[in-house]
Amino acid sequence: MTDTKPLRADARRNRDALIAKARELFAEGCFDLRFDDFAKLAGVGTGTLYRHFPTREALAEAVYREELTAMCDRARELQATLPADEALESFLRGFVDHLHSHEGLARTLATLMATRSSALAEGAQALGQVVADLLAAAAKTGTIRDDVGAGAVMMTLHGISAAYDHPAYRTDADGVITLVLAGLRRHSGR
Amino acid sequence: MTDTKPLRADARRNRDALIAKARELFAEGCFDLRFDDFAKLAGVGTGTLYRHFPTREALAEAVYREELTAMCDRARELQATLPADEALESFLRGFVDHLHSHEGLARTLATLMATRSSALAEGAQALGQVVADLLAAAAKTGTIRDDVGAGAVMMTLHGISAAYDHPAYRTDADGVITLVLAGLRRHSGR
DNA sequence: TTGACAAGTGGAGATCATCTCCATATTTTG
DNA sequence: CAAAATATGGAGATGATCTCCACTTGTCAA
Repeated sequence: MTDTKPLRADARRNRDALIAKARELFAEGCFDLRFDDFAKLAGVGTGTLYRHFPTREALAEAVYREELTAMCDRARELQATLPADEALESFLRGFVDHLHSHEGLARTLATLMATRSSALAEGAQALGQVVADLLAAAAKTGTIRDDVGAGAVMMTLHGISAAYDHPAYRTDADGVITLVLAGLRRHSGR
Repeated sequence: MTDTKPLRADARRNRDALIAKARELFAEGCFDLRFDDFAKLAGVGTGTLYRHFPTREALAEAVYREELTAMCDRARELQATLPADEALESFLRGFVDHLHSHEGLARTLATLMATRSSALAEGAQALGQVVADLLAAAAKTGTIRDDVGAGAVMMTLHGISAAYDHPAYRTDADGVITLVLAGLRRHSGR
């Protein structure tokens, strides 16, 4: 999928410096920095920045690729060790919890999910895949309904990500998960 | 709430021309037009455009104010004529249906809901109020749970609005509503 | 090692959308 | 009808984004 082109040594060094500086800045809340200044801060030229990361989102994705990967790994781990429905709940609750303490990730996810050019959203796609898997597994055991797709759940997660700066963020986000989980559950009647 | 300042005759004329042209352009899918060019198209100077609508969102809100009001009115009407839970379902289904055929409105809502400066989001706030009322009414009759606030539901609606251009939009959006409604419903067990 | 080719760099400056400013024009009011 | 209040338009300041290319650095075969 991701074709690994052998990057020249200095190129890799610059790329890493860029990502490191971005991570640092994001961590301290600087998201809207001028793109050019940002290059200067990382100690590279503007051209270099643009060559490595054509857009702000591309950079953000690179910064959070790891975290996203970690989340996906966690999902697979949960899926391997817990009953399907518990894995699902655990993952979704954890998702909110993680976003709550990582604004940068929330911002990034919101942007990636909204991005029309699907190419960039590789990270978001991975997340979608993981959710789809969790749902499919739970549906197979019959604990949740199978007439609502993963896309719907992703849509709610998008809503959650996009709301990172609302005052009642945590409460509402937890509420969304509660609704989704309850809505997915199969009930005796009907 | 909205203090009505008596606008000078020519001022009102220009303002209306601006809104009319914007509505027209939005209807044919031109959303990302240059703001300045847009003024020219409407036959007014740049300054005039900026005086009336300081931002793109302000203009969008003005254009869709009516539609948003209509939606809120419909909600109140439903609430007056249907059992609380049916009113809620009917409203939410209608919401998706309406967004589906009005991309501009969807875009606008997504932006308004995301807008940090709450001032602008007057239209979105009205929508929030209406949803809160519908929920409260249904909760009072005991047909839906009361431990999840309107904020959570709004968050899912935000997700729906933001996804206006996804390929499986309609299916997924409907799925979200299904989940939310099912999740809200009170069940015998538990 | 070295030469030659490929790969990457930096940053000045072109480009472009946004927004301000104010001399001028229009409307209202007394 | 004159003065005061209100609004106009669009040239140009501003400031961010992105391109371009002469130059540097790295790689690799001999």
